[in-house]
Amino acid sequence: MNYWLVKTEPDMFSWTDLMEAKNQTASWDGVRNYQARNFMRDQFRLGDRVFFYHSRVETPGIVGIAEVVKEGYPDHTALDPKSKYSDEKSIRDGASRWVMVDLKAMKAFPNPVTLNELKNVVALKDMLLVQPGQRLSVQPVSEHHWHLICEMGGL
DNA sequence: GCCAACGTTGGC
DNA sequence: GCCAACGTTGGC
Repeated sequence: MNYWLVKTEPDMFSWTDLMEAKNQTASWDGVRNYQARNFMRDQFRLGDRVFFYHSRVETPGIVGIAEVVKEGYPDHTALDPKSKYSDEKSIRDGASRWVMVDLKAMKAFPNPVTLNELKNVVALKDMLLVQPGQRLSVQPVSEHHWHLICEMGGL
């Protein structure tokens, strides 16, 4: 089983949105970064666990855990001219070059783990998220870091 | 295939 | 809202 972290802007899509979705499941679309896409396309597997991270808020941090319930498939929003995720090159090709997955909410953290807390844990100093300038919206998380952060979050 | 210009991300 | 860091684009 693999562990991941995905960043979301709650204004666009929040943990609450995922919890309130049918079957607590939603597709993870609109990712427009090749490295992030490649992770989803090549390495996301059914049952993988995902940290759900809120960015661009007053207190950024991890708020819950989700599960991959559908592996990578074409992100059709790239082909929709009206979508804010539309992508000219995909439209020109007649095929989406982007990938989405479906996520299901598993557990909210009783104590959401803030970015600030993560930065202050020596054992997490190698975690991608806390590296300066790190902007990747889909990141692998080591098993060790995963368990440590779950404890911090009260799970 | 270099690299300057431009756009985006995301913490603060 | 600012702006540093980073990714992408496109002319050459």
